[in-house]
Amino acid sequence: MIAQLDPNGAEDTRHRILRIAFQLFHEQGYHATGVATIAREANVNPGSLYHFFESKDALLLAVLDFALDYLGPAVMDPVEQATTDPVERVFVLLQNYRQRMARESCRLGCPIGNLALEVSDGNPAARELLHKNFENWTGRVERWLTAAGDRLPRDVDRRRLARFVLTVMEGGLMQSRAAGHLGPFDEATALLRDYFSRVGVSTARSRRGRKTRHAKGKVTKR
Amino acid sequence: MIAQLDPNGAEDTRHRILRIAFQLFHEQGYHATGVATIAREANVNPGSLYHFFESKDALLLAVLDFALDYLGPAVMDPVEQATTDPVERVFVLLQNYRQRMARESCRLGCPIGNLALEVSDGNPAARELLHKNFENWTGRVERWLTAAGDRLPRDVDRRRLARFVLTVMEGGLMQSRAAGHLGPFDEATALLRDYFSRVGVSTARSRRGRKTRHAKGKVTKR
DNA sequence: GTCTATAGAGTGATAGAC
DNA sequence: GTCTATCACTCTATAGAC
Repeated sequence: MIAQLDPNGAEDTRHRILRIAFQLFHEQGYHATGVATIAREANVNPGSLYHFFESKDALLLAVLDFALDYLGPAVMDPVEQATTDPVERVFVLLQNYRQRMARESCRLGCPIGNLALEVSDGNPAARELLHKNFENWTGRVERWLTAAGDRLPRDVDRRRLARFVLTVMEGGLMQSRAAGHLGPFDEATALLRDYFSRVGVSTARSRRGRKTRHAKGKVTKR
Repeated sequence: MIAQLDPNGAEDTRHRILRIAFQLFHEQGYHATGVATIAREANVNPGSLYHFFESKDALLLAVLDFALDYLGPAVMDPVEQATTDPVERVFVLLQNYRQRMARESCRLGCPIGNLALEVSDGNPAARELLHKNFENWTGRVERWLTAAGDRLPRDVDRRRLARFVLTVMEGGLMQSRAAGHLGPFDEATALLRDYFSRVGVSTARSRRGRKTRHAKGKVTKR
């Protein structure tokens, strides 16, 4: 990654454009965000923007590349600092997404997921980078699950389970945005936790000695 | 629903616009699709389009309303004709989505899901209709699960499980579009089936006497 | 209801001085 | 690298004859 701070700690212009573009694409989508708006919000002139990126399309690719580096410091590292329990990290991660959604009144959702549905079809290079972002995300979760060792049954495929976590999260975020409340997301994460339990993942909860009958508050009625 | 066919079986102009707009929004997204394109594809003049819909925004709402009626005949009814087994209907439904994705080389995805992520935030009326579309979908699946009677443990919340089916499907479609292949979608549906099995849903498979250890080819390694 | 024509704003992108 | 100015085009939406 190219340096983004000069010796005085000021942010690189190119980096500032990327950060703002990433944010605006997240808030408004790719097609709904004009180049002029990005330039204005980033305090640069349109001409300067086109000095760094030869087209809006090229900017999108750079943003998706930027997102690859953004994930760790902004999303995953805080989770690892919040808890050392590798299984619980999965659910702290989901709760952090929940907090963000709550803060935004169920708007925005996942920046990568949004772009995946908006620009994948007509843009192979973007599609590839979106895929890498997802793999980046699931790779990190997979490492947690692997670190959990024998707390997962040996025959559980860690990678598949990690991808399933992403599947459930994206599906839950989508429905919560349409619903306008966090109910669907909470339901989805509850059923995911139930699945973990039934698969035989020993969670912090179950290790605290609580009797797990898989059931309460998950797929089963209360 | 307003009549869409005249006595000669010709399609109503308004209905044709809605059908074409629904298709184009699905293929290209809302913002990427121009009103002029919709008019051209529907063989009407822009002026005529604005005779029926006072704005592009109003057209979107009408399309989302159109989708509510579209779901049954185009998506759900064929599933009910394909199998009478209420549990298997869930997985036939998922396989039908899979077939559509395969036919389109992992493009397009779910028309409602795409719009949910693109237009929910800035358009409360659209958000409400998108939510209704999801509820429409899950309501139908819930009816199947309810019809399955005691093949599901009594304490399983049918509605929650139906929403989870949608969650997994949307998450799987999203990742398959980014990946460019059906692997993620197939994985997601396999893990969903595994969850059904572990929850204690008796499927056509398990009723055929196959020994279910939940495991093979699902979350567990082969 | 349908047609042609076009307004007025906004779009992505470029030129060329500094 | 940054600035101003602007091009060529597309966008949504409208006017008004038929």
